[in-house]
Order: sequence, then structure tokens, then C-alpha cells
Amino acid sequence: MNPESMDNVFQALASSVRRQILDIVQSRPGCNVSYVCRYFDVSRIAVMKHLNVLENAGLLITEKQGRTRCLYFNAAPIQTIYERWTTEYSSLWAGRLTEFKRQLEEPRKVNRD
Amino acid sequence: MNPESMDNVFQALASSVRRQILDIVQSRPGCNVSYVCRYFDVSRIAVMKHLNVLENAGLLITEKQGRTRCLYFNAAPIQTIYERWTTEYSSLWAGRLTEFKRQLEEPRKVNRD
DNA sequence: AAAATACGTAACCTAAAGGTTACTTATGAA
DNA sequence: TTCATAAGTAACCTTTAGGTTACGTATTTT
Repeated sequence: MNPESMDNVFQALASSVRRQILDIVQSRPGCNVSYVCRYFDVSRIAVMKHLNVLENAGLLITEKQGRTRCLYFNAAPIQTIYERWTTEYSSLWAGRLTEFKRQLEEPRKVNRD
Repeated sequence: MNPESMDNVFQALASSVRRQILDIVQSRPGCNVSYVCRYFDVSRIAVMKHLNVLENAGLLITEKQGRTRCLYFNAAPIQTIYERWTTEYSSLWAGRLTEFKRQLEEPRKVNRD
């Protein structure tokens, strides 16, 4: 997973509305756009933009059936990030804030992600 | 953890530069602003803004000593989110995309977070 | 004391996020 | 066939994000 798509996933999750949308779709796999819209006070276009952000991040899968767009939640990106971060920050996720002082003698450009 | 601060954490993590900063500070607990700046090509002010975003999300702790600002990584917010999401989406994080179709008879305002 | 260093604040600029309304298009139902 | 419904596109607006330069202030260092 490249840093760009990691950005997309975190960015997508950084909105309460979008996290709610994930909840809704998860509880109703295959539901359509109008169904999701009923839960919110904002316009359908605004909801569609949120859906597109989520789809772009890979958190939603779309399947067009006739005139309706069926929505499915995809947990894979979250799992990937979780696995990645548990490896890199394993001690931290485990709950211990270890003061692991790696000897970094001279600053250099970091190339993470 | 309220949805607002959850937003802040995800938002803070949605930037490759900021994730790199976390790496740097984690590898050098107590380092100062200038030290972090050496890793990036952007201005010091830009880096400071990133640091403030991270601090606001609770991912960085700051301790002023004389004229220097000492930086420490704080994993607590990440742990909280992890625990929260593993509870809510446990089956998903576990790797099985279960088609758990909860019977949601009539749409209503969702109040998650 | 003078100079260099570390940080902070203010004002500004550009691009992106997140919302709106208006209009189109395609499909399903009567 | 007509009408209602589901979705998409375009153009626009306002706020926020992320960067800049210029300037100010406190604390070390020489």
C-alpha cells in the first residue's frame, strides 16, 4: 500500500459522516445511494461526494444494477493499514509506550510509506 | 473518545509528512522542532503547523524547556481508536467480510460516535 | 554585551474540501 | 407511453488546509 492510498483511507475516515455511512452500508450490504441519503440532512449530491471519497479509498465497493448503484463495505484497506501499523508500531499498539531510542546519528531524508 | 477528536486523529494521520514526523519523534523522543525540520524541504512554519495538528490530535506531547520545545510521541489516541474499531467492526478486522444483514426496518438518524 | 539560535505570531496566497442548485440521463412502474 | 425514481454532471460558493515571507521574542553561546 503506497502512501498516497494510505492518505486516502485516513482522509476518508476523518469524517464522522463518512464513518456513519460505512456503518449504514455495513448493516445493509447492497443498499443504494437513496437509502444512505435518508439518514442525513445534507443534499444527495453531498452524500454522493462522500460515497465517492469512500469508494476512492477502497472502503466502498460499487456495483451498478439497472439504474441503482449497490454499495458494499470493504474492510480490506483498514486491515492493510492495521497490519502495517501493528508491524511498525507493534510495541505501541500493544499498549506500552516504550522509549525505544534508536541511535540516529545524522538526520537524513526519511523514506517511509 | 468523541467523534470530533476521532476526526482529529484520522485527519492528522491522513498526511504522509505528519506520519513521517511521528516516526522521527518516536525514534528520537524529546527532540525539538528544529531537529524535525531538518528532515523536510518545507519551511519551519509549515512543519510547526503539522506539529500543531499532531499535538491537537493528541499524537504529540510537548514540553517546553528553556527556548526549546521537546516533542514526544503519544500512541494513546491510536490505541483508543483501534480498540473502539476492533469492538465495532471486530469481525471485519479479523478478516472475514461477514454479510451480517441486520434487520433495519425503517431508516432513522444514526447516532454513532 | 553581542550574536546566534529556537520558537512563535501575523498576514497573506492558492488549492482543495464540502456544501449548494440546476439540469441531464437512464431505467422502472402505471 | 407517460411518469416517477435513481443516479450523474456542471457550475458555483465558502471555508479550511497547507504553504509562504516578514517580523518579534526569549534564551543560549561566545
